[in-house]
Formats: sequence, structure tokens, C-alpha cells
Amino acid sequence: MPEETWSPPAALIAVDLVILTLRASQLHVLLVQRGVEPYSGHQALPGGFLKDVEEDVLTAAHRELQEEADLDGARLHLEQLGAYGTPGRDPRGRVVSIAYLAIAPSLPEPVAGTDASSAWWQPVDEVLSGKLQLAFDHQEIVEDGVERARAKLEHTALAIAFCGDTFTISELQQVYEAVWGIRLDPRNFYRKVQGVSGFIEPVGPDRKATRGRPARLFRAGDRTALHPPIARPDPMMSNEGNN
Amino acid sequence: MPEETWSPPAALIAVDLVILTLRASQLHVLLVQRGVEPYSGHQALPGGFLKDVEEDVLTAAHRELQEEADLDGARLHLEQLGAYGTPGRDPRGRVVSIAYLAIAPSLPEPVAGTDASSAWWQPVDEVLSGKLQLAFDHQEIVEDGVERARAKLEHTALAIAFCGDTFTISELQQVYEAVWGIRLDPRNFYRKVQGVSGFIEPVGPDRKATRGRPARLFRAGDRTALHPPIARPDPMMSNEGNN
DNA sequence: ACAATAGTGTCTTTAAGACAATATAAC
DNA sequence: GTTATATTGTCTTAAAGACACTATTGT
Repeated sequence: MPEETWSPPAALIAVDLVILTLRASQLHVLLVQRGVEPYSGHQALPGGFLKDVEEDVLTAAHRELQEEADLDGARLHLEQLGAYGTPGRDPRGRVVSIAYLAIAPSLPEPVAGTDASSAWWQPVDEVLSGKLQLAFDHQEIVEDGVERARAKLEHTALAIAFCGDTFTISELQQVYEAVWGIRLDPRNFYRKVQGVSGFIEPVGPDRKATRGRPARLFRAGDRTALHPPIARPDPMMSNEGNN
Repeated sequence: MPEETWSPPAALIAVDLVILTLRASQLHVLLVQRGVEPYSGHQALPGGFLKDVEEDVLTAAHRELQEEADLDGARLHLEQLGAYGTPGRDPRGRVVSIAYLAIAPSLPEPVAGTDASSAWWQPVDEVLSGKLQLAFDHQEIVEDGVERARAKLEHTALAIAFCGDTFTISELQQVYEAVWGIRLDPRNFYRKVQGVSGFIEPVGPDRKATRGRPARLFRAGDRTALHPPIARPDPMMSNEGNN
């Protein structure tokens, strides 16, 4: 090992964002249209290189969240997903991308004022099924992000990050149904969610009504870990014909 | 944004390994003694920079596993833990380290023939309690690795990675007890583990005996996801005085 | 009244946890 | 025999899941 003559190789550092939200009861991910090579014209995750050598990676994630999606990272759930550094993943050279998972509440705004404004919400099903042909290894990153979200729904309060400051229990249920891609019994869900101490808290006598009986409003509780967990049904148990 | 004149900053890419194993029914992590600055004389995680700009990150993890711990990565559980890239974490410059979690079966060998042979197994308690003063942000990385292992024990078959090819149920129980740092009822654990389909499979009539009744031997089943999970007891429920 | 959604009660099945009892080895 | 560990059984409680029923709105 010639330690004196050898110097370690450097790589470019990028940040990529998997931003998930609910739109029309469906799980969506934010994608941007690439305007330059490589993969010009393809859809890709929002993201980019570090601004300068002193920028923190998490700071860069917040900056991209603001620049590319007009979202305030301080008010969103944001966690690191992992590093993607396979040598051939970017034709421009050795790029190590650090992916982040962000959860945005489903607000009315479509995407808001992006500079290039080439950002659209796309159903994750379109991505997972491979219909969409994302740039780089971004499909794999989306898959990992969705799986992370699915897993964390079980034993953390992550589902609330998809909701506004206040929400109804059926809105919360729609989050679980959309992310897991299954249907849940509203009555059992209602009881279960209320039985998890510190998950949600009732907020005043205010109610939200559209068609049927008005629903109580809740806000986030103080617990981030759920006991007992909201268990995802075992896919092996899908035997009988469901309604 | 002056895209033509600006070029993105580069960073050095390192790989760090959190290698966990069981020794004397206690969870240990492999640490090496640093011989050069920075942090010369401190304990650190095994790892190092990428060998060349074409080396894959996972390949580098395997290489370091071999070089620094004389362990065959192909026979170990190895998964990415995450990227650590805070600007000030390495005084030599901007270094992004990609951490991996490895689980080694508790074999007789102490550490085996490392070149520098400065590698020792250290109880994770010594690290988590802060008694040990690791280099860089390696204490945080160990904390994340241990927490990952603790969580995955619940709903994956990761515990088996701590055991040899065949093992007894009480050996498996010791893994859960050491990693979680709690005691479990052997009788309930026995039944529960056998009730998880595909977790473990009996292997022949061979038995292992030391003091009491010889125990049956098992090997890994074909399932990696556990249904139902091996739930970690809720720490809030620790009320009564335990035996 | 009716349709639609919210919320409660009840029952059955399954898993968790405490712990008695039995089995098979070493000594 | 005694001691030590492995394995089985039984009982109680908690949670999961199915599903009837009541409540409160808009139309």
C-alpha cells in the first residue's frame, strides 16, 4: 500500500428528493422534467449537486425542497433515505447521490412557483410499474422511499405528516390505504387509532363535514413511536374473496 | 445561476463499517486503533476511502471487511446504514462516509489476522455510554447501527445472522436479549419463535448439550420477513418488580 | 324520508405474557 | 438422587378482525 504516493479519489455529491403526498386519495411523487443532458426529456427526482464544498447535505436537501418544489423543509417531514453511488449511475462521472424522503401534506396548490415550473405530481403506481422511465437510478430510489414510508407507517406517527395541522380519522385512514395500497375497515381503524396512546389528540368541538355526519378533528399527539403499532395486514392471509 | 461558469464541489468518499457480533452473551462492535492523524490513538470504526474512482461502494465495504476484519462479506449480513457528510466531520476536508451495518456470527476467533491487527471487539455498552471516545462522528454511527439492528430484529430474520449455520432456540434468544438489552421468558420465546412460519427449521435429530437437557438444532428458514413479528416489549409497561 | 359518512358495541380469533409441569441430559 | 437447561401445557389478558347497529349531517 503506497500510502505516500496514493491519494483517494473524489466524487461529486448530489442530493435527490423523494417527495410524497396524497392527491385524490392516491399516493403521488414529485418529478421534474429534465431539460439538459444526460437524460434530457426524461422525468427525474428533484435534486442537484451541493452548492459549495461547505454546504451541509441536509441543508442542501432543504434548499432543493425550496427551489424545486417551493416547499418549506422546516414544516415537512424529512429524513435521509440512503446513498446511491454505483460507478456507472451518472454518465458525467462519479456521482454519489444522497437521497432524502420528504412527506408533504396534501394541500390545494398543484406544485406552486417553481422556477422552471416543470415539476408535476405523478402517481407512484406509474413509477413502480415502470411505465414512466425515470432518469438515472431514480426508479430504484423511489421504490426505496415508498417502501420506507410503508414500513414507518406501522410503528411511527409518519402518516400524520401527510395531513394538515388538523385532520379527521377517515383522512388518516386514506393515508394508510393509499400508501399501503389496500382497504381498511373504517370501524376497526377508528378504534385502533384511538387506542394508540399519544398518536392523535382531539382538538376542540370543531368538525369537518362534506356529505355525511361531520367528523371530529384531531391533531398530532406527542408520541412519535406507536404502541401498539398499526400493523400492516399479512399479504399471505388474503385467502377468502373480499367484498 | 451561472451554470456555465460554476462547477460542483467534489468530496472524498469513505466507507465505514459497524460490525456487530455476540461475545459472551454481550453485543460487541469491532473497533480499530488509529495510528495516524487525525484522531491518532483513538478508537474508530474500520473503514477507509474508496480505492479508485471506479470502485463500487458496496465492493469497498466488502474489501474493508476483508482487509480490516478478515471477514468474508459474502457470508455476512451487510446492509447500508446511511451517509454521513456533515462538513466539519473530518478535519482533512470534505469527506462523505457511507456507513454499512454488518452482522457476524459469534465464532471462536478473536479477530483473526488483520494486517495492523489493531482490531478489537468492544462491548457496545462502552460505546453507547460514551466511555470510549471514538474518532470522528463514529459514536453516532454506532448508535444508528445498533438502533437499526434492534428494529430489524422485530420483523426480519436478522437475528439468525448472529448465529452459526445451526443454532438452538436459546442461542437465538440470547441474541434478542443482548441486542435489546432485556430478558425474555424462555418458554414464551420458544413457542413464539416456532409459531413464526418460515423463520427457523429443525435440522435432523442432532442436539447440542452443555449442562442441561440437549437442545434441538435449527437452521434459517426461507422467510426474511416475520409474520407475526417478534415484538419488542413496550418500555412504558415496565411497572412491576421483575424477578 | 333517504343517502352518506361518523362513531359505538359485540363477538370470535389470535397473539402476548405469566407461570406450572414435565423431559433429558451431566454430575 | 440433584442441578440445570429444554420443551410442553394452561390460563389470563390484550389486540385483530368481522360486522350489526346507532348518530348526525345534507338533500
